[in-house]
Amino acid sequence: MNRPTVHDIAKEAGVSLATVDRVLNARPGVRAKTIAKVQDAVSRLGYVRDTYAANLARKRLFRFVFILPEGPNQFAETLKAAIDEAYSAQIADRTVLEILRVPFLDPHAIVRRLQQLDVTTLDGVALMVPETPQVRDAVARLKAAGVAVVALVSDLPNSRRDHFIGTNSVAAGRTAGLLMGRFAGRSGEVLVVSNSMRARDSLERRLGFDAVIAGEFSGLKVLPSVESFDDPARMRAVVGEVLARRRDVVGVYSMGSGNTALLDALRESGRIGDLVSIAHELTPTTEAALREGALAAVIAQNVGHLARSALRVLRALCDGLSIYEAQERVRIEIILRENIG
Amino acid sequence: MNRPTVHDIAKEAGVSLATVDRVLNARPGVRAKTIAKVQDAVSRLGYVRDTYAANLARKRLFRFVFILPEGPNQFAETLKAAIDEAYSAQIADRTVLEILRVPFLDPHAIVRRLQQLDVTTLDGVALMVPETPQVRDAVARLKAAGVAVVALVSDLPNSRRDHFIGTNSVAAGRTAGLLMGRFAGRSGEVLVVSNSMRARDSLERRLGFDAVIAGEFSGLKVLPSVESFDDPARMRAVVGEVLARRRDVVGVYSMGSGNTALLDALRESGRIGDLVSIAHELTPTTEAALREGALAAVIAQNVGHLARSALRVLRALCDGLSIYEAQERVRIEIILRENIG
DNA sequence: CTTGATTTGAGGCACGTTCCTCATATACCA
DNA sequence: TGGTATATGAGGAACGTGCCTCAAATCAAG
Repeated sequence: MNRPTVHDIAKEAGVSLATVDRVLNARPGVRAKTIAKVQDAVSRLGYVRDTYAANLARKRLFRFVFILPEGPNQFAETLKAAIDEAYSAQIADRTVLEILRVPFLDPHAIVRRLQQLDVTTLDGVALMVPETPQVRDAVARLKAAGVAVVALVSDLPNSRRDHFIGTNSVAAGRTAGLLMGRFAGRSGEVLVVSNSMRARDSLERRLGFDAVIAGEFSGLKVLPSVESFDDPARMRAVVGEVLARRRDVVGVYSMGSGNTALLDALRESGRIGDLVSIAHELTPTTEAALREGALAAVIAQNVGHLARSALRVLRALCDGLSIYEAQERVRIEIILRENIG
Repeated sequence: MNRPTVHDIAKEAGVSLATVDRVLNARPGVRAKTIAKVQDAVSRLGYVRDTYAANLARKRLFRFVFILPEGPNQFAETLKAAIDEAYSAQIADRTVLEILRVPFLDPHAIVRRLQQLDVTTLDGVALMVPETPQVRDAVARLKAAGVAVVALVSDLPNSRRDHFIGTNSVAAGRTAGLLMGRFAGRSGEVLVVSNSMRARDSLERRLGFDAVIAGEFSGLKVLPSVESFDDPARMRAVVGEVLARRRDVVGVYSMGSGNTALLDALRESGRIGDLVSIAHELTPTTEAALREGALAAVIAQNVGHLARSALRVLRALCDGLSIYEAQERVRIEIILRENIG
């Protein structure tokens, strides 16, 4: 009736508890034939290890480190808050968590920080950093030391990370493109702004955005990306200039952060009512802009979900459990004024 | 360093383990002064009970029952599948789960089914049923017997349910209205179809939809709701007739289930390309329609999330834990062709 | 058959909690 | 002051698992 326990397995297999334990935990000193007997009993009874009891017995403590970009990045702040909240809500118990901030655009600083980690006491790392060869090496080193590694928000597809937690940027860009096309509803130009097209995410979003606009909204012409290089003043100046000069612009697509400066420029242009503006990530700035009508839509990933997923996936990796994909899939959310929160 | 245990509390408070236990579990036989001493130690050390160890010691088993509508309801099927999946993924361990189906529109049958439940062994119930006085009474009876009750998908606001797991229907309707207005982009009529306007959800969605259209899209005129009363043939016939007769219709809003028949009617009308069609809930039918372009958007609640939330909330209620609101809030999702899944 | 190595069993303690029992201490009341 | 009710302590068993030791059984090879 109830869940079978190791005792039931021992009885069913006709061996002792100690032997069952040796088999379940892959400890040496068991004949192949005996291993088979035990595994047989396990599958016959449908035994599943009680992970909580196991961790209790082992009085295991997990040490996780999250690496997030530092600097004036509202999304990172929002994500950090979500991680803190998920942590204190005991999404993963028996866990100590540390959040480190690194300069996003300095691969060497990132790697230096990763090397300072004490891998002997470390169980898992979640990384939100751009993929560079240095980072790939650092991930390989962590993996070699037996540390679980997940990429957060921005994937590290060519590294040895165990898992990626985030959305497909191409699909997110396509979604933005579809919304832009349908919301604009007329011909004209679309201004695309980003911090830096060097980031993989921006590239992929642009790819998806362009594909949909080109394929389905031939009346729209997407202008070359305007880059701000994380400089608010520059963002404001360049966008203001373009909007003043080009009267055919009907939409603005912001692929990265720096939305505060962008929105300032939009307001100054006096064309908010005419323009369809779409940005990524829900932050205090973008949320206020949605309510005010300055942004028509925000394409977002739920930061709370990202945080909880990262914690759960790291735990599952450490516990050797399988990952519940359906729960961990991060969806591309479309936020309009009416469905905030 | 590590989490404090009951032993630490006992030491800190200068009392015995037994007394700490009595205080923590609100058992009688402790002087007020001693209770205060213990609670003081608890807050000083920041003790939090290890729920798993507690349930382990208590060898507790939870019995939950889910009540879902029976009959040809694709959303209910999808939800049931999600519940089965969440259950087998051990979202809530030490739990036995039963899913019962009841005729959605027969309050007496629903109540009869609820009364058959053995409340002595039952720990929690999740209900997806329309609110009627009979249901309210049945909920009160369950609560009186100490059973945790959550309303699922459709709220029972005037009952004594502990929690509601689902979305705000008015906000969902407003979201649909905003999308309809922006996607249509021109003047005309909007056809609204539903199974039955008697259901609270349909009423509320309509309320939100109308408010947004009236307030912001004055070029659109919303027609009176067409009701199908769960009869696919009727749905197909009525919609077909309206679309043939009224050439000004630019959008169709489907508030409830029965989308298969609706989509058939749309296809037959030959006006799919012209019309902006919006429906609720992601099912095999609506998903296929999105891909095909027959539906412009689907307003959905994630069934996997609903299922997991219901299980987690019921467990939290039984364990006497606080509910992690941020995780349990069900979002109004907007699904377009590009962000399915 | 002996020797030595390998495999297995039996048992115990630990983890953090619950929930007993039994004995003792303290407070209250007459 | 004694008697009684109430409060508290000490300790133990249990939950499912991990991990250890020690001894016994089994096996392979000479």
